[in-house]
Amino acid sequence: MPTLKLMDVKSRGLGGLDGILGFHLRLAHGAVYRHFTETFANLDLTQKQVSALWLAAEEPGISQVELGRKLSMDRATTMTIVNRLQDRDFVRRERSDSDGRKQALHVTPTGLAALDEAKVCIAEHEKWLKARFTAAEVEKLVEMLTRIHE
Amino acid sequence: MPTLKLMDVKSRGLGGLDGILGFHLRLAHGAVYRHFTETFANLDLTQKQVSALWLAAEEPGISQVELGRKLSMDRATTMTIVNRLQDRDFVRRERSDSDGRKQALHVTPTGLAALDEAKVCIAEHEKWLKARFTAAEVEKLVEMLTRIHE
DNA sequence: GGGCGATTGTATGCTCCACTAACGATTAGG
DNA sequence: CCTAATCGTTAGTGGAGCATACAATCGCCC
Repeated sequence: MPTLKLMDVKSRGLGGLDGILGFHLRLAHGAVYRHFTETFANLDLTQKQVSALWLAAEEPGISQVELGRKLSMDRATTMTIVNRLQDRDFVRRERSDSDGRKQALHVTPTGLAALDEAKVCIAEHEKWLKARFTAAEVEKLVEMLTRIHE
Repeated sequence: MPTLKLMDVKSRGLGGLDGILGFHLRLAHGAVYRHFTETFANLDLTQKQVSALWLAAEEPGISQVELGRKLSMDRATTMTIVNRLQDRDFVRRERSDSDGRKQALHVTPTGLAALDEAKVCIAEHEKWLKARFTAAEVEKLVEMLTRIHE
């Protein structure tokens, strides 16, 4: 038996870590995150910002807490996201008339234009991501991921 | 047709975002990340640190670049991870004798003990995560996630 | 209707992670 | 032997998550 140390691990060589589901989830997330960042480099938008902008556009007048809840962010984190979007004139805050505690978020025309651009990039990004799966697999994957995060 | 605006979106209310695979991946990652952090609060270890420690233990003498490659981290990020592990006396750096540029990483007995503790927590964490899937589903999920990150 | 607890927004500060750019040391190859 | 590539290291930037604290507002209960 000659030395076959290099055969002990598979090509990537992750050893026992290879059986950890959470580990693969983190690596996959990282890979997608990297590709996303590349795709959105010229738009200068992050995943969070796009998600928040998208949601705010779909639900005009949504409060920050509600936005944060849907994206699983706490209030402080939501603040920084909304702040950045507001600094770039993508959304504006407006005191809710029905509840004085809430800020009603509204997407500006500038923000809508940015969102339209972003959606094109998202489509491209999703195409890259989904290219490795069949439609049925994508559906199954989304369903399983949903079981994790919902 | 009365107003059924509230029926337009599903319970979570994600609207068009619901069809985006990358979005679900990010949410799922976030949920797992949160649970991981809870589970490891007393050990004061992060996912990255555990992964790095685990890998270093399985491949004694591994170089930092190699470690970073397997965990998809660049050199700078790997540095900060290894620094933290070294500060806590979990690993030690040793100049490689075969290649003067490389640092050979070795896990200390202290680090091994911490890793053993961590593996118990990992098992618990994985159990929580996998509870929502059948064994076949877990296998399929890992396989699909691998297609994304490899 | 008055007070109290809950909710919301906000500000501050900490930690972690990822990336870039630079520099020095070392190695490998033409 | 000299040049290009690799590796470790440092410093700086930015996004994101979280805890805490505080003020304003709302809802509810007595």
